[in-house]
Amino acid sequence: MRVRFAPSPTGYLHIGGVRTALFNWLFARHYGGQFILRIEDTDEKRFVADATDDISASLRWVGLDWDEGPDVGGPHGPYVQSQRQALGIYQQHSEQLLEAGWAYMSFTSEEELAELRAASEARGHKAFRFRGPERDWPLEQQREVAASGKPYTIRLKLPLEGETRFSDLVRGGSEIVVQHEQLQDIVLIKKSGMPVYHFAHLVDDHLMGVTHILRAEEWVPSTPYHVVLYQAFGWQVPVFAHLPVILRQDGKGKLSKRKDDVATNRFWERGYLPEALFNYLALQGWSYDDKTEIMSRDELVSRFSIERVQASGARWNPEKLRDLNGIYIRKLSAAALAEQIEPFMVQAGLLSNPPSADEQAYLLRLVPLVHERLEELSQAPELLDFFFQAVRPGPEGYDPALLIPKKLDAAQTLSMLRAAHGALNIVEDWQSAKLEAALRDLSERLQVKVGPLFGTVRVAVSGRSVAPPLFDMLAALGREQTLSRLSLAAAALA
RNA sequence: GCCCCCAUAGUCUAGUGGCCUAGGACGUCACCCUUUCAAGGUGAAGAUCGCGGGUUCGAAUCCCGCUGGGGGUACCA
Repeated sequence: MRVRFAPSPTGYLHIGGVRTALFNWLFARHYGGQFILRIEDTDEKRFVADATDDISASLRWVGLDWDEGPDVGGPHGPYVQSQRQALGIYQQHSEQLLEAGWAYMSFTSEEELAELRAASEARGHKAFRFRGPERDWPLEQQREVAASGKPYTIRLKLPLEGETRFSDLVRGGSEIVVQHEQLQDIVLIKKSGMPVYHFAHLVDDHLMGVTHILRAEEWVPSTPYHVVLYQAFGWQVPVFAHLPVILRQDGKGKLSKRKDDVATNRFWERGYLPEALFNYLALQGWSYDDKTEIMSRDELVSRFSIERVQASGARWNPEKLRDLNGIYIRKLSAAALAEQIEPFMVQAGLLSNPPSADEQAYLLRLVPLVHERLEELSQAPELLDFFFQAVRPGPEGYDPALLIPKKLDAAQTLSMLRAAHGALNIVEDWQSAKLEAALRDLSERLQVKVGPLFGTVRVAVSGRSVAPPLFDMLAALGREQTLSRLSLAAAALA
């Protein structure tokens, strides 16, 4: 079994493209087939030079590899269509169709076509199905006009009558039937000589021995053309499986580059783990059973089956992705998480670039404090910044009013802070359990509940009311910083 | 407009004629744990299985129609 992912380098790789690639990859790995990457750069107008690199890098980041492709080579290369075009592959095959009477040279220009289309619409016919007059000319006549220098395209000579049918693995094998009167003579070769998708992908799929075509649902309407073309060549029609589109969050249309944050290369900087994205994407349009959701790459490979792919579209659900990402973050070891977080800390200016060994050690020490509070790696700096920056009450810092617990006043808070300073100051062994004992003891002596006391200390030390567990925090912060921050807080209330 | 596809809670889904008083997850809410926030645990609300007809002893599951949603309609992919 051989499958492929064939993106066109018109920009960064869309997350929906990754899902398509992922299903192809899972299919190939599950059945022990080959997964091919092929670059379809036949659109000269939309070509983006570094898009191919982005596609490769994005796929690799998510954890996909390919058996044959532009950078790894293979027996059916080259794997870039512009290079195949230079070899004359498409020209040779279109010639074959021309000779066999399955295609013809069309001399109708784009301008004329636009006029015809407009006129058709003006007459109330919204469906414009073009069939060039040359479809009935002898091939020699077509060649003569072409020889005169008139630009032309090569179009499929679609049978006027009849219908074309094909089945789809995702849609339970029931046949999709399309009447030929609904179809038109599509362009196969542009006037530039470059093939169009419908032609190029098909020739390549055949030449590369692709057996199964897993692609997005938006290709269903053009599949009849492809089937006709396979028949015209006398080639075996591959098995089709059209994957459901990923819909926008509001359900209005498919994910779009313009309206949604779908650049694969941005998920890293947004704090997502590739394993989480991989797992999430596998669940967009596919499921294993009624319970299992968290699955490793290996588990996904062994469990994947095309029969369980959903036919209906799946909405993009960022909250679910976040949840999954949190689960995968919690699976990381402290050291691994520290390593993942480091770039974000550097980026935020909390660590030097590159970080010193001391900084790295300190970060590793802090990681357990935020480990299970992280849903995105990018949240780390905001959760940890006060360990690296001065914390003070006032205009440049936190609001001193935060220090005062409910039902208490400034004077009471002040004495609490002073007492806390005193109690902590005499702790000899600066570690979490000892610090906790000291403050619990203080709460009893002061006849103050633990909540307000700890809360005030938390604000004094972190500048916020929501923070990691207090005593681990104090222990990591150190005696000097803790005591000075308590003094600063007390001064603000004095 | 025309063609094609799809249709279970707000979302992702399980379910392929009786195990369904429709299961799981995200999200929401409550409680427990608890120094805050998380995590974890327990529980709740939330679906007349889009609607209407059939077929059948029996339908979320099969058939038809309708409605709704999505996709396509380029010398783009």
